[in-house]
Amino acid sequence: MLDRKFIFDNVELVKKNCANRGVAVDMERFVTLELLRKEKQQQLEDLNRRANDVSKLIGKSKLPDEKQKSVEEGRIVRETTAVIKNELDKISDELDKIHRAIPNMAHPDAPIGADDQANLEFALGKTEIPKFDFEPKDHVEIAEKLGLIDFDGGARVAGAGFYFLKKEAVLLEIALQHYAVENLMKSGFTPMTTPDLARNDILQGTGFNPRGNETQIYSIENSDLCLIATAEITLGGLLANKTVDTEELPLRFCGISHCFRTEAGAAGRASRGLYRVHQFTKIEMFAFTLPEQSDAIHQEMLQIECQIFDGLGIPYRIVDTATGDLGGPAYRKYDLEAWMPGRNAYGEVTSTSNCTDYQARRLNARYKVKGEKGTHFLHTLNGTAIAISRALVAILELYQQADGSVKVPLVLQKYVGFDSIS
RNA sequence: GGAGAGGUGGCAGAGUGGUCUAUUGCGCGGGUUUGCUAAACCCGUGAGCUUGUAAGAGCUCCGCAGGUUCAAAUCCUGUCCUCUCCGCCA
Repeated sequence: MLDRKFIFDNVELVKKNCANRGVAVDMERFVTLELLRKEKQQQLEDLNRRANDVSKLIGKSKLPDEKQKSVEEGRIVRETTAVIKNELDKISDELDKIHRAIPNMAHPDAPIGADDQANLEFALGKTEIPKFDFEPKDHVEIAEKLGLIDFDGGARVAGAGFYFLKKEAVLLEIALQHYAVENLMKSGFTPMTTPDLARNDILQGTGFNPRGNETQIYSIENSDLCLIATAEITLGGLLANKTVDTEELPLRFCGISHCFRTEAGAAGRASRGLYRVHQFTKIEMFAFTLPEQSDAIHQEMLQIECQIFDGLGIPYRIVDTATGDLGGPAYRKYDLEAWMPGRNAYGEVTSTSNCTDYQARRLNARYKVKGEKGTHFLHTLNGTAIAISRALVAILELYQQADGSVKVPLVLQKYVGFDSIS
């Protein structure tokens, strides 16, 4: 969430930002409601003050008549309070709905545009796009020939979009995790395996909508738990309703979790095979920082992603995400898109966002400066180190050989113990 | 799954319906004394919101949500979490 006061004081700026991001928000209504809310709150405070005074009066009074009179007044104050409180609740509810729909402000340098067409490619990875002297196959075909993935089995057990990894693919998954975690630890990230489930309010705090028609989240019946879509949710929740001291910052975490996504309405050729699935394993970076640190750490996360994919010998481009394509909490977002010969196109493999204080405000995650009064909201950042399924797509398609075998990227060979799958 | 105990400020821990402000200790900040340090002593120390140029003033917060009452940390209901014991279990 944005600061309510900030919105109120910067209506035109926020309107412009919403327009850039393609989010429709009734700002006039917001202003009206905010004024009403203040008025009601003032009334309520006056009533509370009177109620306190009356209680004290009764507590001290010795004369029965006087006491009786005050009790009567107290009763009237209580009834009036209930009425005002009810009105205030209604106003607050509606205000809150609008408030939550307002996205984060965008970085002034983020490209402005309605959708991903406006995303700005601004750098390439170290690896060149390979030229094949044969017709490259897509990862589904490759995996099938080598017996690496069982899509039919996955569909039978859990439905379309689920799969079994088999044989060398399993070792590759483990190797990718090991490789990513090792890299992140070198950069000062604390590795954590996280719960694969989280409460509704933690989902909401991180900006995910756990229930409802448009949700991408699986929820557990008869409980307030959901399957997480990313470890960003659980790692962000770590500091929900907490205040940390300045000297502990920045906090860098490396989350290892499964990710579950309903991917409603995403079927089609472009999401074939492992590219868009309901469950995958992901190594995620997450950081809590001071406001003045977050831009630098965002760059740091991007660099780590580049290192990881350069290390794997995967060609990619870096994209600065356009305003209209940013998620609600993101202030700025960079994606790495790997070259995938099977699609003959780039496909997203990582994403790193600076969410500034937008998530922290909802989560109520704060920091305190020693010797100063009061607290402030942290900044939060997240970034994919490796999403296993997408990384496997890229590796299988890029490292395929004319004879149908697949070479193992050099950096993974020490973990898997072989250099080729055939 | 069953039984029990608990959740109060950074921490510990009192507080069974009204005594102007949630007692006290530790910790923390400042000061006094003092060759230095320590000890001792004194003063001050939670957060959020509203209002105000400011000094200040006011309201809210005792896990969370309801309820009873003129008045709730305290009584009632629900709920979440933590701990102990028992059972089951990879």
